[in-house]
Amino acid sequence: MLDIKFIRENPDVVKTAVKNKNIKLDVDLLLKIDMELLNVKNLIQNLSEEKNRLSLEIRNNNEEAKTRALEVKVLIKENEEALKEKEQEFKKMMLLTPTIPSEEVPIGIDASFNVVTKKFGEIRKFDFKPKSHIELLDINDLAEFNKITKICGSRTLALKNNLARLEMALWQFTYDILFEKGFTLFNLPSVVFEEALYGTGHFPNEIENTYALPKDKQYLTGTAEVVLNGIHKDEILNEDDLPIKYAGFSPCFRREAGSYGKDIKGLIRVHQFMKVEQFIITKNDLEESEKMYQFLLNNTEELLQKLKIPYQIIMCSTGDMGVGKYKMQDVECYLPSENRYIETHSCSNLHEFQARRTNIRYRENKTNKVKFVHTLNNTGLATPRILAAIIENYQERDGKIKIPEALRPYLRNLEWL
RNA sequence: GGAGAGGUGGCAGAGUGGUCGAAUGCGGCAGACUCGAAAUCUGUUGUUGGAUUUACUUUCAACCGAGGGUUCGAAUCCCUCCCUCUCCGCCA
Repeated sequence: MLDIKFIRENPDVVKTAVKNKNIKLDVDLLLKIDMELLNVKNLIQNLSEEKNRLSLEIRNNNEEAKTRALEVKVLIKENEEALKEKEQEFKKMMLLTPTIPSEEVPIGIDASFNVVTKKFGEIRKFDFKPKSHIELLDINDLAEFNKITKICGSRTLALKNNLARLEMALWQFTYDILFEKGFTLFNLPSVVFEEALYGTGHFPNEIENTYALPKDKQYLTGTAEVVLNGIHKDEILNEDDLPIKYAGFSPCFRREAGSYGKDIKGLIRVHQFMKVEQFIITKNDLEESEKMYQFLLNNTEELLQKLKIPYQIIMCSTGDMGVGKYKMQDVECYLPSENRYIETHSCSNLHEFQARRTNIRYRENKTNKVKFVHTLNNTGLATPRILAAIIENYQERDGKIKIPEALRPYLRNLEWL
């Protein structure tokens, strides 16, 4: 969501962003409605002024004023009805207004325009044909698929035995690192009101991908970002308290609508998973928020480097990065069995987008003015997806799986899964 | 699930139909005193939108959980929803 004033003054910039991000939004129509809205608002304000004046006179038993007041009342009501209609239309369109992407972002309508910006870690040369993580899970009795699917539906699974322990170890490992980096840790709920999802920008676009609890008018979140972003809703923060660094651990739910046939088996794409999300609230300052962005990205790299998993970083193109994003980079881990990289992390700077929707502001010390904060987020770690990369990269010829050294302290120095 | 109480400015807390955007206290900010600090004293202290202006300058409107209603006029009365608290019941 953008500032309407910015849209009025820079319609062409907005139109370009709309086009590059492949968004269905008629900017000219939005501006037309904006004008109409202003007119109605002015009219109502004038009537309200009159109403207030008349009320004072009525206290002095002015009968004429009372007659006029009744007329004004009707006029206000009529105009308010017109206002409400236009406002709804306006809000709907405003929710679709995109953040203007950074100049670093490649322009293109889909993922095919993404660019690899970094590769790290040596890809292991196997002297045997690496097995898929699905095979390895089976050999080592580390997961249950079919029996669980019968009970819970497609794209569900259970981690078993030492893999279940490894998952827990990963959480400890991730939390330790983020805590040392100054993050406030939250173990969070995943049930929210729709308001929170509009706040992050997941709604309206992601409604189809979100589990609903209609009886309670609530939804299951697909990321802890939703709750973390909502924590400071409607607040005016002190500049001195920024940046705020939150790490949230929560179950995540995604319907994966429209992804039929994609990564059906295994640990890659499931309906319910666990994730630690990094979330930062910072000043409305390009330099500062870029600094925080690099911080978030570095944290992820550090984690993966400690786990010794080869990865690459992708700069997402305009069409692949979502309405609200200024800049987004995915971190992808190497999967030996398929000789490809799979997305395990996604780092985003949303500028004011979420702050506007959620009304999170701060008072700037220098000017004493109230400004919208910038919000940023990046995956800390998500399972089971990352487990696929760990298992495959750490496999041996006989199908045994080594445990990354960084995790062993959390597993009583266990060496093999 | 049943019964009751309540949601007001950064916080605490008054206000139950008419200059109430809201008393008071705390906190914050500025100043005085001080070598400096504390204490004390003085002043100041919400957001959003419109118009106006050299200037947050002046002015108007809106906002007291959210949305509706009654009234010339609502923080105050009525309805719905959300949230919080207390007691009872149930329960991981």
